[in-house]
Amino acid sequence: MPHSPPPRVRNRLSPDERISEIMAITRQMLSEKGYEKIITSEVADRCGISEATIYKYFASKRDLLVRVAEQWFEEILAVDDQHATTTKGIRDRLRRLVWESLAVVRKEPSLTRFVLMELRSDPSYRSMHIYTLNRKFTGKISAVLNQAVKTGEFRNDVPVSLLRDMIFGCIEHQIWTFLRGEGDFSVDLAADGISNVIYRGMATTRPAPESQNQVSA
Amino acid sequence: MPHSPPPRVRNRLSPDERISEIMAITRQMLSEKGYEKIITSEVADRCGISEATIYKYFASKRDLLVRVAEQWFEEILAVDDQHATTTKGIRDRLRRLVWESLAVVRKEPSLTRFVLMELRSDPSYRSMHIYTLNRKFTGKISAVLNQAVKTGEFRNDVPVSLLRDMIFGCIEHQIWTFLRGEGDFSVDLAADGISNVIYRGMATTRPAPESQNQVSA
Amino acid sequence: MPHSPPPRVRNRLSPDERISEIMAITRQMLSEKGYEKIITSEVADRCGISEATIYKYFASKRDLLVRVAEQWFEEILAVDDQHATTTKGIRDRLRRLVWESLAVVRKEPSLTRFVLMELRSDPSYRSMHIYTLNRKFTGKISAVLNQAVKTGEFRNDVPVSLLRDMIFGCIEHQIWTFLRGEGDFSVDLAADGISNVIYRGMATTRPAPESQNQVSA
Amino acid sequence: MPHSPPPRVRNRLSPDERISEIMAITRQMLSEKGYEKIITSEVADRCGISEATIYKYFASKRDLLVRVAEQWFEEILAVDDQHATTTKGIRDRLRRLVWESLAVVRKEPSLTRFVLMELRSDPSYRSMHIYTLNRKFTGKISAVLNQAVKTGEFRNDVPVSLLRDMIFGCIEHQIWTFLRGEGDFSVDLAADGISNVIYRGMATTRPAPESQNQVSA
DNA sequence: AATGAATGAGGATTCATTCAT
DNA sequence: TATGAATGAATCCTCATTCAT
Repeated sequence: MPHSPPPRVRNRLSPDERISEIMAITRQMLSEKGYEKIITSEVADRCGISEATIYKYFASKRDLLVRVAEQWFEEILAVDDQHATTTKGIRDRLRRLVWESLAVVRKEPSLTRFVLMELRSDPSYRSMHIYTLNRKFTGKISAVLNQAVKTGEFRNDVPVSLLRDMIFGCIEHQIWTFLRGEGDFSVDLAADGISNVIYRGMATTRPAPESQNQVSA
Repeated sequence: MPHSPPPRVRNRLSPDERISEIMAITRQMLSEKGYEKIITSEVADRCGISEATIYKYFASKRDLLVRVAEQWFEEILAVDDQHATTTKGIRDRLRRLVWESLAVVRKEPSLTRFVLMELRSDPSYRSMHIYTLNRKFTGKISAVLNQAVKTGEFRNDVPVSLLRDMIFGCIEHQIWTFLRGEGDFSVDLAADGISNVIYRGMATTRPAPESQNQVSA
Repeated sequence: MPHSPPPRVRNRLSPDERISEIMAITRQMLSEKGYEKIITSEVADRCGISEATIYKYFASKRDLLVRVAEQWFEEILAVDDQHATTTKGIRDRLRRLVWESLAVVRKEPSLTRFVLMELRSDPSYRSMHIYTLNRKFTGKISAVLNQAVKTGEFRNDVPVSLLRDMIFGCIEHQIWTFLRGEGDFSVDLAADGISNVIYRGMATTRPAPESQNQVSA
Repeated sequence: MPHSPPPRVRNRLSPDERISEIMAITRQMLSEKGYEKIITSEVADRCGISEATIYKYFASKRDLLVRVAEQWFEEILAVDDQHATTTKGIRDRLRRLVWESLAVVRKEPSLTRFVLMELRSDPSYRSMHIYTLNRKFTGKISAVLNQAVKTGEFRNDVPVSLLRDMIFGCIEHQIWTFLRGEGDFSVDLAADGISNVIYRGMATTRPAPESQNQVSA
């Protein structure tokens, strides 16, 4: 509707640069709203390009979103692998993984949403690349939990899938409460709380008294 | 040539019946898709009426959805109150409440979604009737948890809000996994698992060995 | 949308009473808004009857409006005729007619509008009963003006149709300004002003100094 | 079977041209019907474009109409200003202004209607650009009349607002009569008639006998 | 490589009108 | 006689997508 659109700048990027830019903007917008509320014209506007250019590089809006999600997951996994082997002990590894999940999901809650709600219900989801990526991501937590059960450090009276859902479900709820502006939340405190409850609730032996990770009052 | 439109039988119902029918259909559709994906013309089609009829009884699509959500909450609370006083002991009350939440949310997961995601972000949410209903619902769990902390039966090193999110977040995740057809889930097992983990993870004293509520293997 | 419509009262009127009531309500609504903004359901509501009943007595919304307009004109003419012969002298008769037009149009400005804007542009307008009525109404002013010209009391350098439009156009403008709440207006003052300007502007001889009908300052 | 839709020629125009075209068509339609009767789809059809294209350039139907009205007023004022200073004397300036109003309003009577009836009743009217434009327009006549009263050339026994309404009301009536095809009208004759009646009806001194501006018989 | 104009296919909402009871 | 339920036909507006340049 504006009479004179702002003059185009930064024209003529290489395809790779252009694709990166579009995905970056889209990712940011996904942090702000859900899939349905993302509008291609706004993506184009924010990139300073025309809508048509988006369709030069992406087959559809959905395709764009899927690729954004994949990229995101790949980043997560990359970061995650750096610390994978440095942390020892079930409890610490649990806390570390929860912490990382919280941190990463906090940065991109709508992306989580998109993957969890939109993509997973897609009939062809299981054959999508992102399916593998997502399994890898949540699989890490499951792996730790499974190992704990196998070594006897955890009881076996609660399914691992339930524990995993307590963790990720809690993370999401925290995120959304936070997003609605109904109070801040600390990644540290939440990671401590979740891992403590899970660990203490599942451990077979009394752990040594914990000195750190206490809520002050 | 398009098939001649299905001969609409002038289907006269009393307002109450019609309203009930519309709400029932909408409720069912809400189980299948989110708010954005619900289309008034489809609601009308499924009811075998015209769109205009919907607007005879509901001011807007949003109004319809809100009323569906309210009705749902009222049902929950009604059921819930029946057992409110019969159960004693923190652990049992926790399990009972989790069980009821699971049962009820399982029946209408998208409704939960709608309330949690769409309505809660509405600026006027806090002045809506459903706000009160929702608080009453989640408040029950919070009340039990708070009491446990106050009496010293629970530690105080984890915020109650985090515990509540673990419970409801887990419930939601279970639901969605179930909805996507990735496996059934037992309300009983999940209720046991959640309440056990929370209770054991938070209890200050070692409870007596529990004989019931075990997962066999 | 109301769940329980206010219980119907005053049922079972005779056709004539019912028709009168519907027309009265419609007339009142025409005073408030224009033709397009009149909604049959609101007419029915205000009458405390159902929309269907309206269609028992009137073929269409337009038919209803036309009959309201006719009724209105007939009333005007009836009142008007009472004074027709009692007033003597061009100037006084002019003032009297302008005064009456103002008074009557002020009471029903939207009706004027409806007749002037909606009906007159109807292709079949000239064959409608209201056409005759309307001509009779405006014709009175024209008659006085024509007579004044014929007797030489008025110049003949300005078409009577123009004078008539100055009068009725002014009346309408006054009405609308008033309706928009941009200030009250006095039927007396306006009638004096209009008739004075017209008379003085058209009279061939200097009239005797006027003692009455002066604006104080 | 319905005729296959006219093969829409992909008709590319520059934004300015397209906007001009849409406004021109709309303006013409406004000459034929009122605001309520203007239908976006018809505007689109007449332009040979789709409705969506209209909304590319105008935020809403109302926005379109307002901009048409503004454009129109600006044209009026531009023309008007050319002669503003050249004419001397109350009587001649009055005639000139009335003449211009007639000429301009005659070209776009429905636009006048739209501004007078629709926009003026808008709560935010006073803050709209067109409000200023409109005031400028009608203000010119008021200014001349006020000055005449102040200098004593006019009596002060009739409110200027009433005179202004006689002028504009008469203009509108003439226009509408003309539009309804009930006879042509001459801008010259009408301007002479109106200004003569007003002037002679209000002047304090007998003006010198006028030789020009007479209706021949 | 990039785009700007243009659009098809809906989507929510409104309202005069009908008809079985 | 009266009506309550129901609706068809618009009406404004939105947005992902296309294609000639």
